[in-house]
Parts: sequence; C-alpha cells; structure tokens
Amino acid sequence: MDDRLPELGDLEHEVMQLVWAHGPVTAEIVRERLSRRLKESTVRTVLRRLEEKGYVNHTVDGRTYVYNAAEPRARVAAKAVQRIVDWFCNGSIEEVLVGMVDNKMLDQQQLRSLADQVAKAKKARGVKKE
Amino acid sequence: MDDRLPELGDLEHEVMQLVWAHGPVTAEIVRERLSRRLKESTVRTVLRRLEEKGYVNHTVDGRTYVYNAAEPRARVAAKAVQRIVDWFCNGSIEEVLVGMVDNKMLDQQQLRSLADQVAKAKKARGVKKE
DNA sequence: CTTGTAACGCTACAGACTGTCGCATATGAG
DNA sequence: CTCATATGCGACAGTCTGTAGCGTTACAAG
Repeated sequence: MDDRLPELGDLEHEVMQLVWAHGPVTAEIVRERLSRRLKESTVRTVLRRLEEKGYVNHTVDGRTYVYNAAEPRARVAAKAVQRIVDWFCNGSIEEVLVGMVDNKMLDQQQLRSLADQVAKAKKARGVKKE
Repeated sequence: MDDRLPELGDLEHEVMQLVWAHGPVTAEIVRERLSRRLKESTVRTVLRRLEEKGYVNHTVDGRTYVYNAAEPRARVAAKAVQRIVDWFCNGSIEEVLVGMVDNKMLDQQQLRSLADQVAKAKKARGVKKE
C-alpha cells in the first residue's frame, strides 16, 4: 500500500494513460489506440513490465488477458509528488508548494480552489468511500 | 527559465543535496562530505554531468572549480512536481493535491499552513525579490 | 626556464532500464 | 486431432549512471 512504484519510460507512460482513461483493456486494444504503430509483442512486453512494476493487474477472460490499472491515476501522482518531497528530505510539502507559487505555476486562486476541494473530499470520504 | 531538467541518479542526487546545503563547493569538498568514499575523478565526472544537465554552474578560482547550484532547491522541486502534473495531462494540481490528502499524505491543517505561507510568500515577493 | 604537483577533462566500461521484436508454446474452436 | 491465435520469454541495441584510469595543463619552487 506504500510501495515505491518505479518510474516509467515514455511508452510505458503512454500505455498507462490509455489504461487509466479507457478502463480495462487488452493488449490489442492498447495497440490500436497507441500513437505509434507497434507490434503486438511490443505492447505485450510493455504491459507485462508494467504489471511487474505494479502499475497494472490482469484478469483472464477466456484466453485473453484483460489489464486494469492497479491504482488510480491520482494516487500514483500523489505518490510521485510525495517522493519528490521525500527526496528533499527537509523539504516539507508546503515548501515545495510555495516554490510553485513562487514560480508562477500555481496562484492563490488555485490554492483556494484547492483548499475547497480538499475540504469537500475529506467530508465526502467519510460518507462515500470510493 | 522553463527548461525541463533531466532526472538525477542517486549519487547525483546526493551531490546536489550537498551543493544546496553547503553552498559553493569544490570537487574536493564534495568528495569529503559524500557518504560513499569515491575517487576524485568520479566526483568530478558527476559534477560535470550535473553541469551539463543544468543543475550547477561553476566559476574558476585560481585553478580550482567552484560549483554553485544553478537553481534553488525549492524551484527544482517545484518543477519536478509541475512535471508530474503535466505528465497527467488533464491532471490539475488540485487533483493531485486532493489525491495526496486522500492518501493521508497531507492533512487539512498542513493545507491551511500552506495557504498561509503562500500568502506571505506572495506578499513578500512584491517587496523583496529573492 | 625546468620540473613537480595538483586540478581538470576525456574516454571507457559494466550494469540497469527501455523500446522493439522474433519465435517457441500453449489453449480454445471445429 | 489440427489450426489459428493469445501469451510469454529471450534477445538486442541505445541510453543513463556509477566509477575510474590517464593524459594534459597550469601554477610554484628551484
């Protein structure tokens, strides 16, 4: 539940985007939707490695593998951010966020919106555990 | 000002921590403070690559190179986070942050503290441009 | 000016990770 | 049983990183 997911290469990343956006998929589906035109085996290898890395799971339907994201996109993103923060050791999340504001990447308005959503999320979490 | 800094390996990361924490340093200084005991040339190579990657600059003092962090730690961290957000395409910063709260990585109290610091930072920026 | 020493950069090399496949194998359908 | 097809495994080249050995160059002392 707190494993450090390995980083992803470009292709792996693109595949994950598809899995997250499209839901359960087969190697064939991924292959079709992918921007580059690759061989089936290539897609399979990527999917397999993604599974080894813990990004996806698969269930078997007949003789077809159906891959599912092991964790929601937001959670993975959050972990990645957490990692950066840890990486900084002393770097508190606040410090990083302040840095973002300082860098014009995030303005106060967004922060307020953020605070709101967080409040809602927290409240909602108590009722509906998605 | 908006360049995408390449990622760092463990050793490179450790060296950057030193540079950020210790201020201007020479290869020798870095070598001494480093946890692992490495050869001078190893340290130099790392420093050189770090410079190629844009993480540090160097000035010459006599025949000695003095390395300085090219960008403050907070800014680099911010960029890294920004990158993760971009990586998510649709992923807004808020979404990621919400994910963190959802993952118990950040609580409301921290968020409030964060909002405060941001407000201060913003105000201070108008007066003292660090 | 000559020579020794210390600071540099360049080149190399092995190990890991990633993008890409070809190919042998296994498993339903008929 | 036989054929088509979904899978996995092994492989190979390119890149990144950790780690160094070495040849080169620039002050400093003689």
